[in-house]
Amino acid sequence: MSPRDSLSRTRKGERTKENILTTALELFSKDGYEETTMRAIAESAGVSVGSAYYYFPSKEHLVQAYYMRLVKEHADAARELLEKEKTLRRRIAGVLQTKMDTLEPYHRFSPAIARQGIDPESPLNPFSNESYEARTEAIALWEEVVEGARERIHKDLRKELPEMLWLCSEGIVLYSVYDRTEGRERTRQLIDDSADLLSRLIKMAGLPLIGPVRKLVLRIMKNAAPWRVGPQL
Amino acid sequence: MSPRDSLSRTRKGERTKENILTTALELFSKDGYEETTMRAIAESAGVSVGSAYYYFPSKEHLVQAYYMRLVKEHADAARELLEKEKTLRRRIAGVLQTKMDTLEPYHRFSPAIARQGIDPESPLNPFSNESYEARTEAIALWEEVVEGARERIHKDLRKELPEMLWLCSEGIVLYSVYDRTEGRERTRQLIDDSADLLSRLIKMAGLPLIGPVRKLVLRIMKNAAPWRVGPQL
DNA sequence: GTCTATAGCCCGATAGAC
DNA sequence: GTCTATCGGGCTATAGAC
Repeated sequence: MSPRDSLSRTRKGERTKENILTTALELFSKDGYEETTMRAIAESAGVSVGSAYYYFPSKEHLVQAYYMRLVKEHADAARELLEKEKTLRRRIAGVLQTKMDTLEPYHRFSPAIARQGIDPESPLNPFSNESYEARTEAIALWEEVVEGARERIHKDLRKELPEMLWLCSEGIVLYSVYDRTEGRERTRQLIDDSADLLSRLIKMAGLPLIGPVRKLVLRIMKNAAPWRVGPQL
Repeated sequence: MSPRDSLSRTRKGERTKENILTTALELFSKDGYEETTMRAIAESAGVSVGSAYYYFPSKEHLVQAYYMRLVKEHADAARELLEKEKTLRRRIAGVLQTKMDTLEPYHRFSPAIARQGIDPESPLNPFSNESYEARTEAIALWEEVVEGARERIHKDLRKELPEMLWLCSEGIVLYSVYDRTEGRERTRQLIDDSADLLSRLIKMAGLPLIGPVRKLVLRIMKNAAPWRVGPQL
């Protein structure tokens, strides 16, 4: 078999895989996750059930593939925004708002994603070993948020801040799952208020009276962060 | 049919139901939730599959019944503790530690509970309409925590504080699902540190410079609390 | 009217032929 | 790499026992 043949085989496989994923996402957002059967996905995509399972070992893997796609999409959108905004408050709010933009088209089945993400054994869990790469990239993004901000930040805090902001962002994403308002309006309000609050707190962290509280917060972060404590958690 | 007959019938039904639930919980914690089949539960309990489904409309309902049992158990244990402790810090920590005690025996399948609890449609979701009663009772418990504490608390904050503490407690319970340390040691550490931090912040909320931040926090709480905003969220 | 048993549907997942 | 056939398990319909 010539290299060219094997290449076009691979290409064909990728197209088939892409086709199955796209079809699945359409059906998920049209009918919901539970309601969409693997048989329906396969039929709609014009392949057999066996083929669908050849590319995606389980129905959950379809959701995972979609999620990984989103992480990259969001990083691009967020970095574009960070070029323009320089205040901490606007940078925090902006990154979170672009996250909402990215998630919006598939809000219909976000509960299915959340259900998987909450399971400690699932690769979709934001704290899992399998998510290491996605998590690192996401935290790096928050590092840029902090680095590029014009505000002065207390140096002890500066080191931990990206992970703390990432954790907050995970919380807000979780909140948005429950948000049934048009265009995630309520979550967007929460984002603006939270960015206001967070930027104030970060600036306050340098004040002399705040020392003990700051130390305590950093201590909690250090002891409790599950994604750093290794296999036992 | 005499009333006595119908009473003993009902009794028998209750015993059967209890028997099925107990058997299910044993199997869940021995083999895990996913691994335990309804057929196995029915066989172990000495009833038919149909009978099991007569008492529990779905496998998830078994988990729900167990959860409701825990809520009551915890309220009793917590109130006993509140008799003894009078400082805010110890009251917060104590209520959370008793919560851990209550959850401990079934930690093995807590991920299965979390998966259901995270789903906006599930009655187990802490913010759902079906959870209204359990939620109200849980918030009432936190109200006792605040009321019975010897510390002075700023009056604007005092009104919102029980719900805020309840929300924090939900977060800590979620954290404990991921905690694989012996006896939830890491979560218990987090609880002690969090109680320290929270009691400090609550006391600080009265300081003059903190005014704008306090107002902002209360605003966020008011706008974002999903369990109060009615059917649209 | 309260409870139990059986047979079988549906769908996620797998085995194995080609 | 794709297919068909089949399995396992959650769940249901329904017929009856008491």
